[in-house]
Amino acid sequence: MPELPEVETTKNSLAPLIGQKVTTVVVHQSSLRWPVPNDLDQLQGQTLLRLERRAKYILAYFGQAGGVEQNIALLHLGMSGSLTLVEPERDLRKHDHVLISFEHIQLRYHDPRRFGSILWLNDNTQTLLSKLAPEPLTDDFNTDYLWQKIQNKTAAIKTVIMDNHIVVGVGNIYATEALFHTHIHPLRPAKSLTLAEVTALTDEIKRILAAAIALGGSTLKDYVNGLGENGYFQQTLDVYGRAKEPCHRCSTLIETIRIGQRASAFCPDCQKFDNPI
DNA sequence: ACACTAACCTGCAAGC
DNA sequence: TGCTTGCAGGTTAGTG
Repeated sequence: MPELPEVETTKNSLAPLIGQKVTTVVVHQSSLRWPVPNDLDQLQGQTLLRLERRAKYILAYFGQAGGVEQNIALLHLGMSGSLTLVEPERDLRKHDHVLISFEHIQLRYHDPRRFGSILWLNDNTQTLLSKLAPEPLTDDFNTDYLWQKIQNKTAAIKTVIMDNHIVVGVGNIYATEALFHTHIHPLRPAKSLTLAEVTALTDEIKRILAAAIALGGSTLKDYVNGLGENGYFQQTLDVYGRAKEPCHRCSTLIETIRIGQRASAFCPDCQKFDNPI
């Protein structure tokens, strides 16, 4: 599912909705990761004022045009979710769970696995945001910060950079790729990294996320942006999804192990555990 | 505080 | 051809 670049791309593609008024809200399936609020139809008559992204959440601010914000919707795409803009007459697909109609276009939340969520941002849900670590593309995420954070961590570095309490937005694809590009074995205890490696890894996480955003994210299976378009970054992936294929750098066959229930591809030659470069 | 697991759910591909 | 198994862009809650 979407990692930070895909969520950012989705958010950006929904910009045409800003300034438009909601006409109707229809919920076909309210059983997502958490129940969809039964008063989501409060949005009817409200205007979408602005969109933001925090980690993998999209925040949609609604209210009266030119007036005060009334409701903030917190959207998460989980593993298989997507948000698309379609003509209201378009045939429904299976798993089109929530339809938010605007005057000339409809926003559809589609999510086969239903790991995503639609919530109001309120006192009950704000802890989902308040617990989040810094954004990787801001200066708050830097070498000194990551160095401090990992000093007592024996867990695998891959697990650590995917931990929302350390840094947000880095999922399985980009964690896997960033470790390959920095020659770091994914199972290395986080605290075993040198300062030089932490510097390289911090820089690489920023570089790869920015590069993926520039290409509209990665479409592996069903990810599309709000306009139904694919991303292209998957064409540049070096190790993710390439088990048993030759390493692009040294031709050694890529291996896959499981770390924290997630497949972790790496090159056993470029990413040595015992003799880090 | 940290490390690790199970769980949420559907679809698809591989293996028998 | 079918049935079973395992795996998939995430995250939280619960265990020790």
